[in-house]
Amino acid sequence: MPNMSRINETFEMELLFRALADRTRLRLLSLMGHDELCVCFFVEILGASQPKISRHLAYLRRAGVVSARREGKWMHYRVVEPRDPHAARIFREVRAWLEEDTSMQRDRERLVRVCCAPQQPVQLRGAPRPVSLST
Amino acid sequence: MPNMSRINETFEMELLFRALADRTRLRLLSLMGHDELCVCFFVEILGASQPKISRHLAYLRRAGVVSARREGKWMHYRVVEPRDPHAARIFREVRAWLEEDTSMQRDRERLVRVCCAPQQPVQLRGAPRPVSLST
DNA sequence: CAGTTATATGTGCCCAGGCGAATGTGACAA
DNA sequence: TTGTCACATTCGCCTGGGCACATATAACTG
Repeated sequence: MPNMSRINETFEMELLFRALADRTRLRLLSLMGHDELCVCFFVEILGASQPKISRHLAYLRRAGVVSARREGKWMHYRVVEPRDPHAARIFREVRAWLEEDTSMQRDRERLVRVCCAPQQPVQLRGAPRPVSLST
Repeated sequence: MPNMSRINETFEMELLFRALADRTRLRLLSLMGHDELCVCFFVEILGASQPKISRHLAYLRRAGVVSARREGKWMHYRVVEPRDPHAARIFREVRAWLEEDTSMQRDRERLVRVCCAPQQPVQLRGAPRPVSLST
């Protein structure tokens, strides 16, 4: 996200809430948790098409809520806390809410199951596992 | 807002964030503050058309963040805190953010100026002033 | 180099929802 | 009853953004 320090505050609010106003994007944020995650996992866990996942990740990136890092063929996404203190508090509260939501919990359980399974599904062979689950 | 206690939690999140994802609606919430306000004041302060204001108020009402009360010809709107504790915390944080936003402050200053003026603008003659400003 | 893999982006379709303009409705007044 | 006032709703138009499907691109592999 390019410099938005001098964009209207109100606009930043709108931008944040628009980013949060979609179920798929909330699920993505919930899966990222406090750890970066590779795109192929989102696709696997949400059971959605890869273009759909990519587009929502791009949306989150434009909104400044997420950052991306390339590692070879793989792209890793992670949550970025807003610099504005109010936005940051709201954001933390949202993440806490997501952690309590049962449907979000199911997503995360499936992520753990997939990552810790003795052998990955075909689509995930060789994919870099999230750090917090790579025991 | 009718009973939504048994609607999916995630859906409630989406609903809340959609309601907050519009500048006009944020301005309306900011103007209400902790006090109910009559529609004609919104129209006067925001300088927008009356149908536009009404439509956004209806949207906020459908989203359950605002309630309406009729008093003769006048409709009063007030903010309603969400019952969900997470939603409520987010909502309080949003309102704190709005209080600090300079463009929102300008709106509120204009509201005070209009309400305390020796004589109201033509459109507001006889309109019930907000309680907190009716000295 | 070509081929494969992982991801991003373009295209077309469709719907929510923004807007202004016009019209409907409920409450009061004469 | 008719009028007026305060507000709500409808209509038509247009854009943002959701989706599926197809295609482009970047990085590795032989």
